Amino acid sequence: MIEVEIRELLDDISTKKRRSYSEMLRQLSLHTGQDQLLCRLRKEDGITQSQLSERLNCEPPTIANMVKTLENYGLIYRKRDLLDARVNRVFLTAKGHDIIEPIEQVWQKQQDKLLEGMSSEELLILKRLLTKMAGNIS
Amino acid sequence: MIEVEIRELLDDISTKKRRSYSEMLRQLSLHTGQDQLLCRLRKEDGITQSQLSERLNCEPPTIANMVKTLENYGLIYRKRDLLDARVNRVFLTAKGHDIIEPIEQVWQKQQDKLLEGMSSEELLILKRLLTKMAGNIS
DNA sequence: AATAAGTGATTAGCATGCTAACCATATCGT
DNA sequence: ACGATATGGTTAGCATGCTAATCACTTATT
Repeated sequence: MIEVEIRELLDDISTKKRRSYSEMLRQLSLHTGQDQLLCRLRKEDGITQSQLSERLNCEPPTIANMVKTLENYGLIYRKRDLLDARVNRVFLTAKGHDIIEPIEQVWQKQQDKLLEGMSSEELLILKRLLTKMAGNIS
Repeated sequence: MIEVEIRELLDDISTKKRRSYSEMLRQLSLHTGQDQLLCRLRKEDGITQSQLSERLNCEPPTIANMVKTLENYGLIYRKRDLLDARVNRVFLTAKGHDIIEPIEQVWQKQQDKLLEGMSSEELLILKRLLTKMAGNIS
């Protein structure tokens, strides 16, 4: 069954991608997932934790833990919102800003490797099919 | 850049797939990854831990922990190899066998959802492109 | 035969990621 | 104005998954 093969391929790609990412990120002293949070912050600095939770597709406690860890690393800092004392707003530190570019290089390297040898036509088809899958699973 | 979009789509699919799996597996009182180990065991009962580590693409300590947990759940058991007293051979218990089918139903459901609305031609192309990617990343 | 090198598995420690339960603050309804 | 409800975060506890260091047993080497 071709469907089974596709599922297995996707599983395979997911795990290999994760392993490969984590190996590269380790050289930046980061764990997988932290890169996503940091780069999201570069786009939306000062975002709240619950917004981060939506953006990164993970639960509030996960964000709370990650944010605490990254704060200890000195890559981000938190500030209580002035209007609503419940919310934490999260910001990149200077050190946090400095690590964004290396992260994006990792992403670039990864995606170059992954898509090596694909024609622009194949890329278009791939994008269309992946978009469909992403929509199906939502 | 289309390459960036494809990488983002893949990330998106990976996380959503993982979340969706874990939700379904929770109803079987399993965590993600455990399903892979159990079904691998159904195919190769009595396999060693280091072999499991290769098959599942994860490190020996990870397997050691998973195996310990699943043994506590009563789904698998270990037996020391007679010829080589270092190796553990891992087997499914009756309870372990019983959970295979529900797991495979979860996989089936997931893959049906993921590939919904795709023509057999699209499936063929998708398989080809994913195979290429899987090869690239290895 | 005794020691060195190699291999299978484990332990400790860290981080993501989850659920369930909880705390703190805001807002709504009466 | 006050009690109920909703919302943003946190804590505790579990599991996967990793590395580094270690233990246990085998196999080579001398």
